[in-house]
Amino acid sequence: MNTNGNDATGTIGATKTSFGIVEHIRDHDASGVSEIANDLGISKSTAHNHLKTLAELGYVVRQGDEYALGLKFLDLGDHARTRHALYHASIGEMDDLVEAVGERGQVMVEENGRGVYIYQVKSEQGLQTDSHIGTTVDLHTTSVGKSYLAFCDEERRREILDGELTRLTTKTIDDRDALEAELATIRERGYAFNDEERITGMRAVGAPILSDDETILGAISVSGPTTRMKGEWYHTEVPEMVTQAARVIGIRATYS
Amino acid sequence: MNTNGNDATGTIGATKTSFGIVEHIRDHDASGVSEIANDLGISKSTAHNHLKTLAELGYVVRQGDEYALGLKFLDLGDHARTRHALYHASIGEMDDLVEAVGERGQVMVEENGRGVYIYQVKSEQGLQTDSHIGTTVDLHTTSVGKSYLAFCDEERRREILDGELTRLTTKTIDDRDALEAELATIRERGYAFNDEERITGMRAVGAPILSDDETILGAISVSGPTTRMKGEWYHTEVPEMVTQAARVIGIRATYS
DNA sequence: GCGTTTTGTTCGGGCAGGCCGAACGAGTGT
DNA sequence: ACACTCGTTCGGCCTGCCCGAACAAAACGC
Repeated sequence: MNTNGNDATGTIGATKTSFGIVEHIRDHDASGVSEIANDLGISKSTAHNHLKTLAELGYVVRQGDEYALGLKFLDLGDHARTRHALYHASIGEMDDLVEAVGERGQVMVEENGRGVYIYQVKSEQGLQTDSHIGTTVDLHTTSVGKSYLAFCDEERRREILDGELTRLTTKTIDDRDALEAELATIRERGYAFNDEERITGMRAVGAPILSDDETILGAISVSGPTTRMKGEWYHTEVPEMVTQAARVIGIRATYS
Repeated sequence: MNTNGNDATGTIGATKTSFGIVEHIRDHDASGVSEIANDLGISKSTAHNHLKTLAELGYVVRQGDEYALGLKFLDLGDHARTRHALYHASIGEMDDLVEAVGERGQVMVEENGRGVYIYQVKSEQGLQTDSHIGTTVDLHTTSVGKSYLAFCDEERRREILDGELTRLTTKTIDDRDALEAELATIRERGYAFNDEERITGMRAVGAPILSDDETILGAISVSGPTTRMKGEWYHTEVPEMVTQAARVIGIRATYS
């Protein structure tokens, strides 16, 4: 009766429920035993045992009658992104870029067919964040993602894009052929625009990060509201700054 | 039938090994199946099943014949620290403090009796060394930790300090009474020094972050080499800047 | 080139241990 | 004081975790 998710053979059910609990806590900031048991469809005692184990390991912490995520995940997350050469290479350069442009900047890598932001620099005009560090996005809906798709292996691109292209706004490119055409122009000129394709009212300029003219490491972008991202500045000056920064970061990433 | 004397009853073994594997990968940057099985004392097939599960969940990623940490941990880690009001409150203010002082700054909270850095600002003189985000330290060996101990509940302090005081350098305060005396002076003047008590050649100035004169949220500090951290500037000017910043952060943390 | 020794992977069987349901105890609110 | 819900504990069934052995395949040594 209890088919724990997929019937993938040779897979550990207890681990799945443990991480299910962790994700439940993440999505609710803090959760209690009964709430978790109800939402995940497990018994209270099972939820209790998992939480006890996770607390003992230090991955969740009790506060009163609720459990919250422990900071051991912060350590794991830091190691996960430290692994990417792109992270170290982009730190200083991105700050300079954001200061020059005056809009928010972010660094993305691909994982499991989705884009993940591993670094973000907020600009002076403190627009509140909808995309934190670690957020995953559909590649075809962002300037970083399109930059990545335009410059990665053809077979890899096919793997990623074989599913449906989800549509987030009226301007999202959800047609496969139109996307390929867009990627071709991006590949030609070396950078990508995003004109309200993910969030209405937001534009962005992105560029890929290439290590030694072959392998792609990720992509960077700067993004801001349409009220400020416009005109000649948006169409030529910003792309110039972004591609220049991307070049520098690519060089720094190769030698380290 | 539980003749096992440990109070580890009602605890999930599979979860423990899964996280053991994750931590092994963290400590080795990337690991293979056999290596993990050997080091953790489990069979190859078990390690394989755990890795398969973790990969399916997206918490580890394959690269060739090895596994590395997935960026889903980055998301979890970000949520773990976003939970702390101190994180948001200190972001802008710490950058200003670091720029004014010219040395590296960090923000710490306590978890499970140890200090965890949740934010860090590097200074212009850039050598980044040993303490990343998420690093845990012994409270009695740092200026942030001593600031925390000086201003937290007495019973909490007793819980934390009941064990041995590990000695990291020749100047580490490893005597309980001496530490209590030090904490008293810190409590009186409102800030703490660290004179090579954790790392030889490094000094620091720390101050607690109090929300509404009662509860302590954590602590902040600036740290640098003894060659630069010295004289009247180190003993009076820096503490003034640090405590001032701590006050501002404490106020910002209460109203948010 | 052929052994040899790795690697990762798959396959059954056995028994520990994860999961559940029910009962307990501690709060909280009415 | 009652009723409700919380977290926790306790037995027991039986699943599914763990292991060891066997298999595929790539990386050595000579």
